[in-house]
Amino acid sequence: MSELYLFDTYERQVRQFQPLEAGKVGLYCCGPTVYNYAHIGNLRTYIFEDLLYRALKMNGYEVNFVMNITDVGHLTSDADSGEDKMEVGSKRTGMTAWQMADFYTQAFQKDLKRLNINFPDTWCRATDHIKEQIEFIEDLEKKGFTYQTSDGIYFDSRKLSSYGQLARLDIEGLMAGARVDNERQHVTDFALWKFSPADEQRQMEWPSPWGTGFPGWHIECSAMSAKYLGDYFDIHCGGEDHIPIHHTNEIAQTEASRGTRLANFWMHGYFLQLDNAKMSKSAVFLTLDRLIEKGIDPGVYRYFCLTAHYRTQMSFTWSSLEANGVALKRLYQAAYDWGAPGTLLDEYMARFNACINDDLNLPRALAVTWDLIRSNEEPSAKKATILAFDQIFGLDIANYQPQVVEIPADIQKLAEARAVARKEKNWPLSDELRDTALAAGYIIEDTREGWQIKKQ
RNA sequence: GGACGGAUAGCCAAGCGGUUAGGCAGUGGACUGCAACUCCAUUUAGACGAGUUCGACUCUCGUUCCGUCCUCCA
Repeated sequence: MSELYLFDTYERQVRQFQPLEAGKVGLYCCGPTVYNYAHIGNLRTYIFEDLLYRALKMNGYEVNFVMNITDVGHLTSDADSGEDKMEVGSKRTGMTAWQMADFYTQAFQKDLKRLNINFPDTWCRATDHIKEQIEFIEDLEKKGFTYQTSDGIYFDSRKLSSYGQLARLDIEGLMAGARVDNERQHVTDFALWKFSPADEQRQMEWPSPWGTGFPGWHIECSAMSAKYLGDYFDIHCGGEDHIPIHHTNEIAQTEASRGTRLANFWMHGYFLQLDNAKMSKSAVFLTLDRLIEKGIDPGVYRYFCLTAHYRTQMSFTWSSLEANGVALKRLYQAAYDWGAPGTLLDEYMARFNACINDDLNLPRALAVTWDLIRSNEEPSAKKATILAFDQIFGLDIANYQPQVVEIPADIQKLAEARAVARKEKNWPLSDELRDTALAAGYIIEDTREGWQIKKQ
């Protein structure tokens, strides 16, 4: 087995992965803010994280996988102004913020299941960890990294010389165009705790040493990852949009409080683009449900994501999705036709592992797979090998069954009549019968053994 | 306006300083009464302009465009 190499955003290079503790990996992935359905762009990131999880397992690591659910405190603007997304979503849906969080958490988990994405070992909700977050802020306060304004407790980013290293932020550049809005002292300062408005009862608020309110968005990840994985763990993942703000601030908090940069590796999934724009800003908000309504199997979307490297922005088009649906169907059918699995093909396994361990190069791994499909190896060996590949792909190749269609009696009769016509070499009648069946939605095909009927 | 990334054939999308990525579509062929399915083969690249090099899709610089984040204006 080749060594595992992964791209680390912090170092901006591919590095050999070495666990902090032999044989074990602590993995933290930023989960959803549950105020709406996940769109397929969000889901691409979770597929990437699942591939990483599977690759770590393939390399023999015991993985402790933690994912948070942000159910409070994520403002509509990342500049720590604007309304809480949860409160906004609550007004939109008519549910309470608590009901809505539960509703969208379940919708999210259903999407993960349908995409064959492994669940984390630990789910952690921000609202279940208010105490930990308050303690974290208290520690930052004690160490002199906070200041208070009329609307909350803020992190003083100037106290940290390394601030912004992850994103290679140019602080001077940011300052040049900085908006002096509230009492925030510096562009890169951010809220740790926000006070409830004096004239308003929020649905989600808690007492704290500084007054009633709710935690800032970034503190939950520092506090909860520390609780479940420790102050310095192996890998932290999220979407590329988290690099400049969210992850930068998580690192700042943890460096200030614990003196570590939180994670050894920082990995980011890149956006799915729709019409050359980030999906969430597009007029079209595509969910997995929408794909299913259009007759597209969730597995097709998963396969579609495998065709691009996780670190490149990928263009979504219906035609490319459908093209990959055709490819996946051929892959499934080929594997199905190979029958029972036999012995692994070492050469293909080695090539496959090399692709996966080269920073999760799934497109290359698929190329190896198509080599395997077109090769002249023993079917049983090919089957065993592709099933091993599927430990990473997660396409559930083992359970694929060709679609069994109920053939109506009249269609059966058409096919039988056509067989007779063909025997008599009555081609016009034969073609007419086939066309009639086609008009009813059934395709009659000739095989060596006779005819077979497929649904259109 | 700033920082950070990107630009590959009809579409999606990889690796690589010289030697086939892959998939889908298309084209040619085998099979078929004709098709379909399947199989075999195969055309079309590297945003633009310079530079480095024996050789650049790959490295450097500039330009244009796209994305993310920040900001400004409206």
